[in-house]
Amino acid sequence: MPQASRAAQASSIPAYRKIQDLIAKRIETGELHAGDAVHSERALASMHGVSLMTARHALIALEREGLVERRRGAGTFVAPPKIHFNKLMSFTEQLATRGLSATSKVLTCKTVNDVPEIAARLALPSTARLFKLERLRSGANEPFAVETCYLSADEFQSLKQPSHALGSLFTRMEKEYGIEIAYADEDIDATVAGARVARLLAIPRSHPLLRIRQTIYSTKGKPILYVLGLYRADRHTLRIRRFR
Amino acid sequence: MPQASRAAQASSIPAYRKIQDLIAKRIETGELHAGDAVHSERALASMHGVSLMTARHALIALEREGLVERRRGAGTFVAPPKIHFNKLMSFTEQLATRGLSATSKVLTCKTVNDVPEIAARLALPSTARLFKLERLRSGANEPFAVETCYLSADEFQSLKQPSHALGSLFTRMEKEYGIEIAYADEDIDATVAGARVARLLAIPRSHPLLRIRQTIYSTKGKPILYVLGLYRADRHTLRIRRFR
DNA sequence: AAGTGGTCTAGACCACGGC
DNA sequence: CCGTGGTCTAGACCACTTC
Repeated sequence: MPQASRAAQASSIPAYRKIQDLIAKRIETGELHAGDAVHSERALASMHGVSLMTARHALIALEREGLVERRRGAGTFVAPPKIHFNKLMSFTEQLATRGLSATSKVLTCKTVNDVPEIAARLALPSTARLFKLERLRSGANEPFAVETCYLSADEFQSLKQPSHALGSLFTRMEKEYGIEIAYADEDIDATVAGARVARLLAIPRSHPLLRIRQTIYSTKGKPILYVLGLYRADRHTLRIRRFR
Repeated sequence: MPQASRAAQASSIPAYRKIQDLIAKRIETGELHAGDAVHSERALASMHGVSLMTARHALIALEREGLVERRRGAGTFVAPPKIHFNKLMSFTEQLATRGLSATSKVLTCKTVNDVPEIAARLALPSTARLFKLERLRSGANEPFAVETCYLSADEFQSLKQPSHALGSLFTRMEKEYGIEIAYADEDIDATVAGARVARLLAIPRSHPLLRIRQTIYSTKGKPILYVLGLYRADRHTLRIRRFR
């Protein structure tokens, strides 16, 4: 038996992956803190009965994940917790990072088919029926955004129930339809409040608003959700990081 | 000589790196087009007289660069040219991607020391002298942004010359000071035009503007440049991609 | 000097894709 | 079916960091 991999393959999970997951878990649970040394390639190899290249593979994968840093001649160390820039987060998640609790009031909840330009953004025929959900979103008891979501009415029938509209659309899509959200392309510009939005957000007319139009894609590259958001500029700034 | 790596190390460039660079060059020069198959691991190994693992290393590195896609059972293929999202670009570069030529007019060019809050963002003492450069930026013969840059007057003395102010600050910093720009943190919100900006941009007062405040960092993590930009919302949208 | 990651060998079996 | 990438072995020498 010149091939030891066969034995390790019993669970069909690669050996390097098991080592990787094990270390990742030890970091996430706090058993290992930022700056702590992780077992060396050689230590991992002998501990798990694998070759150096395999242990190495695990550490390289962890490095690519950003969980550890490798320093030649020194060792592999737990990386400082990374700040997530440009991360796509739901409204609820966004506020949670600032220690605020989110509330949300449904303004509109119906099926429409008179917005072909939005259907097109979701790669649907212009006649497609869309589920439209418009919500007034508040943090710290102050309204600060009006968000309008559009999604295929045929594909996501269960999401039409307004009773659950408060639950995060993201998590519901993932749970009820097995759709994993991957990324969003966003167009950002500025506008001013019209009469209706001004009233909803309790600001004077012609106040500046940050307008964000998102097309949200699944891991398969399929457009899933279109969101038009209008944010009070005095209560909300978008923070991003861009790289050269 | 059980170790072949010694011979390959003559140039001190790793073998896998040489293979990687060679393929990268063939893609960049257009010798290989998107979708074309790249040599397989085995082919590269025998062509360059290296082991499979080494050829493999080269292909994996190319995949991480985004230059190729690897499909198990099929092969390694040149990836479609990737659109660069969230890429930090100078004004000139941004317009170039849209096929427009940029023009720029210097409005202010002086040394100031009465903006401690900006000095603080550049990690300078509040008494630091700052070089302030305010420019009206136009594309397609229409003004559409007012950008104000601040940088340390002491560290970047040669950049004070307004005669060269039109040249990209980015490239001048890289050439004259050996500073490589790495990333920018940006705060984005909306505001409305005041009297002066409205006149400069040839828009009515109270028109919406996209406001972007950038702090630009070098590869060493040092804040180098602070830029406040006001963009006509009707001529400019920011496009970003965010990931879950 | 001892230990670490970086590179490399010369093979191997497997799962998968396309013909 | 054959070729592909995915995983893996049991070693090796080198450059580097730390002590």
